[in-house]
Amino acid sequence: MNQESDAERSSTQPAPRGRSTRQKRAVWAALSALEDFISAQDLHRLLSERGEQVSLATVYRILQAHQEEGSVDVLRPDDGEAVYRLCERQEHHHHLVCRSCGLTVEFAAPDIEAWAAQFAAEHGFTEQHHTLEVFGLCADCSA
Amino acid sequence: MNQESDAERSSTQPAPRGRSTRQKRAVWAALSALEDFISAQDLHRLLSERGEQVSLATVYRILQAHQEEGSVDVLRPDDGEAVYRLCERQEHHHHLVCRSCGLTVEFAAPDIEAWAAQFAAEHGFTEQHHTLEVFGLCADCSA
DNA sequence: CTGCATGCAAAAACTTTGCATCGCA
DNA sequence: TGCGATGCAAAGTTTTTGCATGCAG
Repeated sequence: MNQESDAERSSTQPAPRGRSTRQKRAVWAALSALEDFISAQDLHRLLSERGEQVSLATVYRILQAHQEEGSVDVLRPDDGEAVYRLCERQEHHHHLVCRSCGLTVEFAAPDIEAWAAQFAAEHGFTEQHHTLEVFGLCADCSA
Repeated sequence: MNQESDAERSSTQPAPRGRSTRQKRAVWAALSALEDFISAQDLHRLLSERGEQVSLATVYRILQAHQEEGSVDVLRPDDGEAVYRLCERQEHHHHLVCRSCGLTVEFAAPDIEAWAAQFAAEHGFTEQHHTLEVFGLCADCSA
């Protein structure tokens, strides 16, 4: 799967405005247990298999709320399904993903962050953000 | 720093596979005349207004074909509509996109290319490729 | 002629929304 | 108890697909 699951995420408050409900806790718990991105549909499926009853509409509503408050990142792959991932903080990090087995390495790239910020600024852009994902075949799958 | 279009792309054939049809030529011509990204829906609307009769399904089919052969870039903004644009360079390149007005700056980032390749290699990954898109508000939209 | 490409419309896939009900606070 | 949260299903969007017909080669 992956290499470094960390603890201490449960300490982070979901910080959602509004009430604490079973559904919100279930979604948050599921996201916390995941290292990688997951689509709303898959998350709903995962919860169902686990016995957590949360309607698909609610999964969307909760994810949308998190997105608006910035506690999750949203990525839109080319296949049409938006995927969500817990945003541990404002730090930015990226992924190196094996497109065969899914092995994922998370990494930070300060140089690139800085470069992107400067490049955007040079062109008069503000409120810059960016996405960087690296794909390939991992050592095992390359063999 | 660079975003200029280079020559040497006229050699690329619009639609290598399949027959040359009025619809394919119309789509290709429309794309060629555009500087920025356009969605399939908007492209269809544009063609219709111009009097070019091309069904929406066919626009999708043609764009999909171009996408597969790499002659157009596809971007998926967060609002759910995929946007397409002629790929000016077959080389790897990225985009700086204004998320308000859509102004796009195409750029190459050799340093990042090299960094990504090396990073992937260090982790045993092969056949590396990556995506990097920078978003923000352009000077005009920032005002 | 032959068969790929197109048009049309229905279907699919994903996400949002209206409304009645439920359950935190 | 009150009002936000949820469930359900229907609506909305964007994109794909089945099938008969049309046109390029």
